[in-house]
Amino acid sequence: MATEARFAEIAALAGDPARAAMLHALMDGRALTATELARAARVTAQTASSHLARLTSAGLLRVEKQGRHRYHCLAYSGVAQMIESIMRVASHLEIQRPPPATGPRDQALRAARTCYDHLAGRLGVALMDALIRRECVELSHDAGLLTDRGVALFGVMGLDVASVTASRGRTARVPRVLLRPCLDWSERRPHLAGALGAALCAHSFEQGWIRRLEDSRAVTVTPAGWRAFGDALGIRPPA
Amino acid sequence: MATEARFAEIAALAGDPARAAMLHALMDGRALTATELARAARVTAQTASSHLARLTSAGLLRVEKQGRHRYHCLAYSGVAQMIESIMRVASHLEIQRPPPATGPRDQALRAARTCYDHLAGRLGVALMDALIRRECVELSHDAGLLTDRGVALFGVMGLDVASVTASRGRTARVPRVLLRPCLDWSERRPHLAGALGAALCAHSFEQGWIRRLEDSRAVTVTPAGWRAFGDALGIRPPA
DNA sequence: CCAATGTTTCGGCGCGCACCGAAACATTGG
DNA sequence: CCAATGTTTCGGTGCGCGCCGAAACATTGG
Repeated sequence: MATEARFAEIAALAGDPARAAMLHALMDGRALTATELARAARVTAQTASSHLARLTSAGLLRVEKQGRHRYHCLAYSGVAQMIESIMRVASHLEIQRPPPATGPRDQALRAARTCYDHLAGRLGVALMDALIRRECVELSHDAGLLTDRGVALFGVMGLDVASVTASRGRTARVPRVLLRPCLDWSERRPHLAGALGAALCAHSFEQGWIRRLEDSRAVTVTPAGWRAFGDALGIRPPA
Repeated sequence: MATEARFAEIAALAGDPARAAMLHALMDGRALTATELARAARVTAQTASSHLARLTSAGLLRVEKQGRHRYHCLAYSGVAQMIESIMRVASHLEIQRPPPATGPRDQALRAARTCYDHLAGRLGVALMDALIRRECVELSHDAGLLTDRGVALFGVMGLDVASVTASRGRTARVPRVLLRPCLDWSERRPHLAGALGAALCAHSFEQGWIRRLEDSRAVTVTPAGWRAFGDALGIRPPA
């Protein structure tokens, strides 16, 4: 059975510490250069190059050459979902509490970050909690739906759910299946993923509600962002 | 960051061909003995024992000793979902058509099989197709919901959706989020997974609609099964 | 055209581990 | 208690591959 061999090949690729660090670094959905990825994985450029070549030829990464740089990113969302699912198993029942909080960099990541194309960390979980409390979304263990109240609320926030739906060629009707829960590795609770999660994240960047920190998946919420999240969902900045 | 090391550890465990074969064999949700798994992985019992010890201590497998046998199974559904997601990447865009069809064993697997706790293969995909065509379920790329028509139809089939819901502590209200799509590796199209998928699979076994083949994840549909699937969903046996 | 920078190729070292044979250990049935 | 069967432990071999230094190749700016 050839699929089994391919399975082992893919998993083995993700199973090397250096490559795992690279994949992890690419989980924010951005494209990074070989040198940046080498630094993330703490290996030399040569070693990184070899790893990247293997990851690319296996179809896990996509590369775009631009001048003397080569930008690498995850080939498609399925790869990100695979990484998520492995991460979920990896962080399952680690008996460490409270999390060690290793420096300001890690603190920022735990507060708010991107997870491929959507928001995670305390911010992401808070958004999900607020959406559920207000009956805007309904959640099960591995799926979720958006209620008509949710459609209205996102409209107030300036996010047209119909346009998210439209790209998937469907007529407007509620409730809609546009989301899925994604277990947050730092909070151990679900945050908002799927088409709606991606749309909310993109919209938040566009509106200037959140901004990326340098060289990190971490994001900060701007004053305008706290206003928006506060008005719509009652989310306040931490004391 | 300790989670990254754990990530690599988990992925590396899945990345060995022998261990991958074992995990694959356990994807039908049953518990298998060390010897059976050794045979599935085509290694000696000693080698298998070592692999199983590592998989177990890493928390991927759970073992139950019963006499001189030791039954191994996936530790929890998260592991199965991880395996699924890797399999999905592994079988993504393989340019082989039509699939080689290596022997009757493989044929049976492609026709109908269990995928951890739900149904897959041509049967699984046909069920999903029929449910969508009859507007019993609504599907997006990574989530799905059950409509009120769906609740009624499952009722006709003798499956009380409320009881599936009840175990998750929710009041009856439709539509419900009880399902998720799971991309079938042999058909490359989604079949029914999630709580509802598991319930339908279990119900089908109980009613004698399907039966497991010896030593395989493959299942066959009984005459009573074809009647039930035909009456409720218009699914006919292949010519 | 040349120096600077980013990236890949080549060659060689060394560790880790998958594998098996042999033997010990565990459990059951007679 | 003994033989049969299932499983694990131990010891040793060999291959794969992750790693880096050095050098080649590619691209840009001056």
